[in-house]
Amino acid sequence: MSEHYHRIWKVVGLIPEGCVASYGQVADLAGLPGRARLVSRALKQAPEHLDLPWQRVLNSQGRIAIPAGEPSHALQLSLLRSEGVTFRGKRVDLTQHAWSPSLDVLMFALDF
DNA sequence: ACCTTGACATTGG
DNA sequence: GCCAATGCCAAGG
Repeated sequence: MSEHYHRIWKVVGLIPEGCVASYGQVADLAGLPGRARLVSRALKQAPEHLDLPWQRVLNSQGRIAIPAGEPSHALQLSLLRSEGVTFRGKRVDLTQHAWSPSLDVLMFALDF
C-alpha cells in the first residue's frame, strides 16, 4: 500500500467524534494538496482492522459523498447522527461540526 | 503503454 | 441551488 494511503489514514483517524472534515481538507493535512480523490480511494480500500472514523469525511458541501441508495450511505448517516452530528436537509451543519485541528494535532499529522 | 473510472473541488452560467 | 466543464491522479483493465 502506498505511503500516501498511510498518511491519509493517519489524518482520518484524528478527526474527533462529532466533527467532520472534507476530502480536500484531509488531503491537505496529509501533505497531499489537491488530491481529494486519492482520499476517497484510500478510504474505500482501508483495511477493517484500522477501524477508521470514515463516516466523518464528507464532500466540500458537507454532504455524504456515497451515492444515495448504496447501503453504506445509510450507514454513514446513521453513524454521524449517533455521534451527535446535526443535518440541515442533506448537509451537515458545518458551522457547528467542522473540524478545526489544533496546532499539536497538525504537527502530529505533518510529522513534526 | 493507453484508456477509463471515481465516496472530489472549484469555477462559471 | 443545479448542472457542466476542468483539473486532479492512482488503480485496474
